Amino acid sequence: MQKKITLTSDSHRCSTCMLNSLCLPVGMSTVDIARFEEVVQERIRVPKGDTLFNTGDPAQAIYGIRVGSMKTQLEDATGHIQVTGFLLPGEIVGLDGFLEGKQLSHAIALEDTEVCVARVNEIDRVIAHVPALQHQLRRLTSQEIKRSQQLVMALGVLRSEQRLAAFLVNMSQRLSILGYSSTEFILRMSREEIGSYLGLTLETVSRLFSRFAKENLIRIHQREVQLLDLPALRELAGSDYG
Amino acid sequence: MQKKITLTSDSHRCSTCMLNSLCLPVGMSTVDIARFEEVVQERIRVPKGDTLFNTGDPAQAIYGIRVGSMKTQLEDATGHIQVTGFLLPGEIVGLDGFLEGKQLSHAIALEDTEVCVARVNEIDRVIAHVPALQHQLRRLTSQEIKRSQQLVMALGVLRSEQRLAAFLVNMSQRLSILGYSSTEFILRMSREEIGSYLGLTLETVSRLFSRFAKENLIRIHQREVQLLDLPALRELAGSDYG
DNA sequence: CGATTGATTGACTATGTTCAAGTAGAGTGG
DNA sequence: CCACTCTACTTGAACATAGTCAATCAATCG
Repeated sequence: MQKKITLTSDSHRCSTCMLNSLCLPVGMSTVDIARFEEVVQERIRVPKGDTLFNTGDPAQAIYGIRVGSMKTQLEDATGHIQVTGFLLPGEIVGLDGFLEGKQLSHAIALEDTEVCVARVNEIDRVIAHVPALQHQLRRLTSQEIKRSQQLVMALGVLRSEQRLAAFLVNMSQRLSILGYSSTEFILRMSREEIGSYLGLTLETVSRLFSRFAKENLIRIHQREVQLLDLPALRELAGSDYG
Repeated sequence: MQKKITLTSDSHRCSTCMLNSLCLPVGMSTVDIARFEEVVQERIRVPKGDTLFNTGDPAQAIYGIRVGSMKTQLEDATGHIQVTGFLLPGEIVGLDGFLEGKQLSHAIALEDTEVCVARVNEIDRVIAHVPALQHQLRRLTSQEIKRSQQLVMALGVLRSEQRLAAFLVNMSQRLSILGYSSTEFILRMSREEIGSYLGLTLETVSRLFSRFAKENLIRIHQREVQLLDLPALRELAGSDYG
């Protein structure tokens, strides 16, 4: 589960990456991106099911997902697992540990995944010359806090059906930003993982999917979802959370 | 609810404050504290029930609680409220908004409270000269993320009794750091606020308190609590979360 | 001292969990 | 290519937990 394949070939650069308008370089000038590129000197392939890092690992880098998807999760003393997020291409993993140098969560690949590595000491080296990077890191960290707070809100005040609707709406929105369909996509995570994320059992998730389907809100077959009534789902979720 | 009384008298300084070993200056040298003191040029009195700031307010400062206590809460579009934390003297409010300049949550005084104001632009001015401050802010922000993740964990995987036990153990631990009794204290928040924090109704909180009392884990009368069996409470909470 | 707010307790209900059985797909080896 | 296996998912029935509604009580504040 620790198998990571490091690719030091730097044939791919941020400046030519399709995701550069979504990933860490978002909003940076061409010059800044060129400077930032020096920071990203390697990529790592993480096969499906493998961990990129575990809680307590020294946080030497933050990772931008290039292809694939990951989950982050917490584990308590009694072994209970709480999934805290699902990460898509262009999104950054490892931000929660970055500030103090120790990873707070586990990061595990949901499918064969490739991440770009931005080492902390490299970041520190160029950050003085690239103010946009400083700004970017602040923004992303803030977003990370916001994301966590939204999850607290969902777990604290929403009923199960609302949580699942919020989850679907959120996935839809993020996938559409990536250029994928906002109404038809494949879930890369299991019912159990969705349940863990939403504080529900896998059975409840499964039942809710079936019920949504019966109510013509969605069509679902295994991990293929089709959102038939996005407005209704939004309404259910409470219009935030998405 | 917006009444804030600003005290510009600087008769009280961090260097002579009893909380300086717990508050923002924690771990700073005498010299650094002296430099940092310049940042804190005012204090604000927030009467019980008043807000220090609301979601969306420009985050011009972070606030260290001098006396009293506060709660932070989120509110969604439908008016649902989720309490995200209870803050005690020496703890910092406003960190979640600090990174992006907009407050993410509301901060409301649970009792008559006084906070020290560290303005963001003042912080930016001295931060280059006080490396310990930079480090401190990172540490505190990281702690804020950790706190939020712990709440997610509690809401996601713990049963109601475990959540309440975790809450009591956590309060106990933080109060003992402040030099108060770890086994006898007064809750500054209502049953409803505890419920909102833990994702429960006020009735459930009340019933659980009664049950804990019947099981001789605690003694409780209104807001006065006495923890009779801290180890058992820890055990219930699952030994983390405290 | 009455009024108001906060807390407790009870009865009933709903929501989601648990346990269990069964099904469908994906991958594997003969 | 087909049977076999494993895993993920679905569905049902019984149960438990926590929520809702309502009445009562206690404490605090004008």
